[in-house]
Amino acid sequence: MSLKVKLTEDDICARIRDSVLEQRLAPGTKLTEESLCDVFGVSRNLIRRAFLLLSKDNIIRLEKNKGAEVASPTPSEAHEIFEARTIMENALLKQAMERASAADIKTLRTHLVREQQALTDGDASKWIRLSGEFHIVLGRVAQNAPMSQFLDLLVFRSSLILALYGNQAAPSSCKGGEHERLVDALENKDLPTARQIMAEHMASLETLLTFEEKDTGQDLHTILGGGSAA
Amino acid sequence: MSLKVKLTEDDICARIRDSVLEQRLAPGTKLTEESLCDVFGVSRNLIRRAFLLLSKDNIIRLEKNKGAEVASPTPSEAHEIFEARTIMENALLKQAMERASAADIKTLRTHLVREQQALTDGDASKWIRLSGEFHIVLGRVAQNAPMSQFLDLLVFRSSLILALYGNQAAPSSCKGGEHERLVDALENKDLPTARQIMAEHMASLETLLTFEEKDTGQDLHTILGGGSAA
DNA sequence: ATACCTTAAATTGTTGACAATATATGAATT
DNA sequence: AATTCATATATTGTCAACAATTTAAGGTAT
Repeated sequence: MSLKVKLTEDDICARIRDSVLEQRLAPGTKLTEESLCDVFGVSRNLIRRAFLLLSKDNIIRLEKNKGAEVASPTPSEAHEIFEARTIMENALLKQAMERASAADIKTLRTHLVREQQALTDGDASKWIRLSGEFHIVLGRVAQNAPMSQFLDLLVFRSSLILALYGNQAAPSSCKGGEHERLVDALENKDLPTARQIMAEHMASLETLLTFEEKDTGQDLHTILGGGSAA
Repeated sequence: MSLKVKLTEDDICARIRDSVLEQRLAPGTKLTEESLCDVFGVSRNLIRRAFLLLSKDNIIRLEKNKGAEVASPTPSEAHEIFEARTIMENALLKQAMERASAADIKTLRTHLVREQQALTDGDASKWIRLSGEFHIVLGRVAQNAPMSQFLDLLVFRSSLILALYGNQAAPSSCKGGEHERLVDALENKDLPTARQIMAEHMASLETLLTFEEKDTGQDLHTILGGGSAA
């Protein structure tokens, strides 16, 4: 398997973003061009272009002549991101409620099942990713591409924040079926309740931050390799 | 004058964005790499990187093997952008009101003066640019970088929409001192009034759209040259 | 004149070599 | 041992040539 499809900048960005979302790529990790060329089997040119795109989204930090590293949002940035996210999630929630079709609800329910499955399977990183993706999927329901894409960005950056400052207890915040109750409220067109749940959800996330750094050191192959190649 | 400063991707992006904001670069304009190399005196490499960044913001459209052209938002995209902008402007307005310092108000007042000056000078493109920049400056007051940067994007894309679908009457919409009344309301911490003005402002912008295309054809040197080089 | 095919030109995509900068290594000195 | 300096290595930045693709041009047949 693993046809020789030519990867694009966006493919590479997506892979790196996914690793961030799964919290397998820790903030601060140095990303050298050559190592990523090796991982993805592409030329430096492509990697450099992917870096440019990722740095624009503040997912990595590029410094001239110094190279790239996974971004480490400061506490101040973290605050801004959560503030923005709270506002965007609320705005999108309203639109989503007005526009959600039966198919949308079904998509969300399916996602919930996958989340639950990952949880019972004990697949931590998969659950973390699905947990973030839930908000991305929910955002799509609002049918406003600029806004939902902006939310995507905030969700990715939130993973970095959680990775940096989140307690071990953090995962439990979403476990309480908040996503499920959110979909219920959406289906019932109960905006006040939905807002309430979302507000608690966001607040609980932010209060879990401790703002003490921690670091890890891992191999890029195992972190990023996830796709088709062995 | 005109030291041989080395331009970066961001410099080039900024120049192109400014031309878009001034509506001197019309939607649909083909941008060949070589012509821009000529205009900015840089290598293709840099231009290609700048294109990548601009395409990510939907300011230009990149098609594989076909090159770049200034984006032409569809009516549907236009609607989404104005919807997003209305939401963002409102959200940022609230934050701005909570956080505006005396210095912020002064900055805004100074901007208003410059707008008025451009108007009396009959400098149309300058006024158009300042008119858009007002919203960018206002966004900054809210002190949330992700959100204000997102608003910037929407303002740039709005210029493209106005250039594509706006009537000649469009400029008159902002002339009625709406920006000034907005700053007044901001200073008085009168959120309802501010919201009201902003809502009218946004609505008037959108209703001016006719959704019939029009095009122009100009020389890239005169459009983009504006900076230090002759 | 229009449509169609073939060939030439222009434009974009990709690669590899080289230059510039930063980081690491190690010896000499205090 | 710690510091400083010089050297060597590694990493990033830049450029120019080449390949691939698209667009334009020219000619032929209908």
